[in-house]
Amino acid sequence: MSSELTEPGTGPTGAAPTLSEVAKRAGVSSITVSRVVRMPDLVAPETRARVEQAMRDLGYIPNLVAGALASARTNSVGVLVPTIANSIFADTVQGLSDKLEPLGFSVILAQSRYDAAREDRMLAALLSRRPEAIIMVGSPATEDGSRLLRNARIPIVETWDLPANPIDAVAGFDNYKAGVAVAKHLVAQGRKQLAFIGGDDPRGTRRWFGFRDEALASGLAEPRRLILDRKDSGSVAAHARLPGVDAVFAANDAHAIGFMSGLRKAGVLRDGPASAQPVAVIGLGDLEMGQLISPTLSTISVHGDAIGRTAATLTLERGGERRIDLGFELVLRDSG
Amino acid sequence: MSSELTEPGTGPTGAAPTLSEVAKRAGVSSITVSRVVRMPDLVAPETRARVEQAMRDLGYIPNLVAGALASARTNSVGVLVPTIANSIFADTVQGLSDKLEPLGFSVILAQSRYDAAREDRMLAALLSRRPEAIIMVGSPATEDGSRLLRNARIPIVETWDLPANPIDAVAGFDNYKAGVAVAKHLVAQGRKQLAFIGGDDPRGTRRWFGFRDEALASGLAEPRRLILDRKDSGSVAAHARLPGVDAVFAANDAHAIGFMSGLRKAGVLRDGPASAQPVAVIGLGDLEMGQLISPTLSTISVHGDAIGRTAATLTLERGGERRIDLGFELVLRDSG
DNA sequence: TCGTCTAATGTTAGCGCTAACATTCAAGAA
DNA sequence: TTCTTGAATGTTAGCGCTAACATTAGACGA
Repeated sequence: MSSELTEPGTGPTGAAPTLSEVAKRAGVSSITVSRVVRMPDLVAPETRARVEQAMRDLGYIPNLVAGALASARTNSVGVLVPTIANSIFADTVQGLSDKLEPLGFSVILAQSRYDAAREDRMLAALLSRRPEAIIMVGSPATEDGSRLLRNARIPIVETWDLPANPIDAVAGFDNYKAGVAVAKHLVAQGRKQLAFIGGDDPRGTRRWFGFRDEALASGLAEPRRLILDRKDSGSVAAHARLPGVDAVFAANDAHAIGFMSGLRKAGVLRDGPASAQPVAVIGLGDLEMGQLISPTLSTISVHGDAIGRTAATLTLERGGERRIDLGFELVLRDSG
Repeated sequence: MSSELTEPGTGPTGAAPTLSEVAKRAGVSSITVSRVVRMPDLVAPETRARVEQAMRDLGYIPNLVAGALASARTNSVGVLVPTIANSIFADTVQGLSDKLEPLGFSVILAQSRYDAAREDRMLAALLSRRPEAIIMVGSPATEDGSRLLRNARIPIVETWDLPANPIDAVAGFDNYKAGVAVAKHLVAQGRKQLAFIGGDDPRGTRRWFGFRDEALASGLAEPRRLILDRKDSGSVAAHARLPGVDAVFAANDAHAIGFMSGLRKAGVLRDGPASAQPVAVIGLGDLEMGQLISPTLSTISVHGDAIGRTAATLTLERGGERRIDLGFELVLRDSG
């Protein structure tokens, strides 16, 4: 405190102070300062106090870049998502980051924007920062991407799905079964004309297959499939393109809510329970919003944050089960 | 390709290959390999081809940790948000990351969870990775945090607000004026009993002040203020706690929609236009969802992704205007 | 008394890369 | 012919830190 007032170095005086400047000021060797930062128990209390004072005086902030190079540990994890502006993946990022940040790990975030080439570039960019693990939504879209990860020799966690041949670890759920569950439910409800709306990304497609297969197995006609652009809230207009349909599975809640909005405009939305709905709608994701609208949205609930937390755990523990099925839950409300 | 088959090193053969291993294989010095990676134009085409082949053979991935230490450039930006599982900030992160990733910058993401102590810890953690700039939502909550950033001698961008004494650059809008605009509109609509629901974070509070001051200046009684827990969709129940209120400004769209859901349950929500609503509701954020529900949500529209893009630009260009007001827009729909 | 042990601190070398400064050589200028 | 120039490549030193291995001194038992 006193020396803070008498000494330069507190304010913005040129370059950031280094370990050895702190060491000089405290009258110790740099390794001792390093120990104060990383293993304070190994340093005698008086020495430690002197070093800590010097660090405060100089406003020392350890340089983890140098530390990482020297120790071959970056304390960082690379995270690759299709997009972060999608609450469904944002929950996962929040979950894993809540788990990793207290442990001193930083999250390096990258977005593929559902673009295979960009995904490969981002994977390479992430790897060049030498993260200690990579967590990604889905699986690499290309063989190149796969090879990159396989050769990286660090824990890799694929999420939001249960790939047949995972690179390493998996935290997700069975998208095919989710589609099956929805179709089963709609069939049991007596629906006859099913349709699926959503993107054609790998996970959405897997949901579609499950949905279609189950519908066919139940003796229904093959459901219609409407591929919507992402960000396309054109799901509002989807109803017009699905004449005669009496049940819709939307690959995510946003599409489901948009579709319901279209139904409302068309006057085919009731305030009553599912049985009263001319067109049943089931979403996926269980956005909070789904409970707030009317009729409340039936949906496949998936715990995005649990996926994130589980993925984080899988990066930390190398032993044990590497394939965690977090499951899903069909939450029935009023929309279908 | 051919040598890929004949040589070890392609597969997971021990440690990651280094520059000098590539150099040895290509028969050049390591600096030449480094040049092939960073300034290929300086290298003769034949040499370059040889080096590129060697890199491919070995599966070389540059080590940016070492590169950063040597060059004092990390090509990374630290990003601090209260939470990422909130579409409003997720848009901003997406915007800035879309701008930065193509330029070779990585985003290091940290969450403060609206906790001042955690914010300070995360700021220190970010700075220890020596990012070339920091972008944060809001301003540091503590003097310590401020000092940390001020001493870092890198571009700092505060967003989502227009602080009076910014550390460096700013990309945001005037939260106070947003509150004023909403109050003005409600007053013009003839509303008498105003209320504000939302969190008590700095930006929410600024909105509240603008809202209150304008209401008072218009001769109305002081509006009620209901402070809601974040994640609290208890906004559903808020109506019961606001007897007699005929207009509500919700600090964000999620709260607004939750509140409207409560109104619906209470039977005080009409399908008609704003003038028909017993209780007007105005949100903030302009979530896509707001247009999909019924009645459609009136809101203060803020371009979260533009804030992100602008913030990114401010980290890259050191000259020019450092205080960008992106403004907001009162979007009137049916809810108020 | 001597060796042995432990706690506290120090010395050395090097992580993988790049900045800054050589060096080499061929082509053109004077 | 000799000098100059520029394109291509190399050499050297060091970024800030930590792993691994000393070293020192005091405590303690035999």
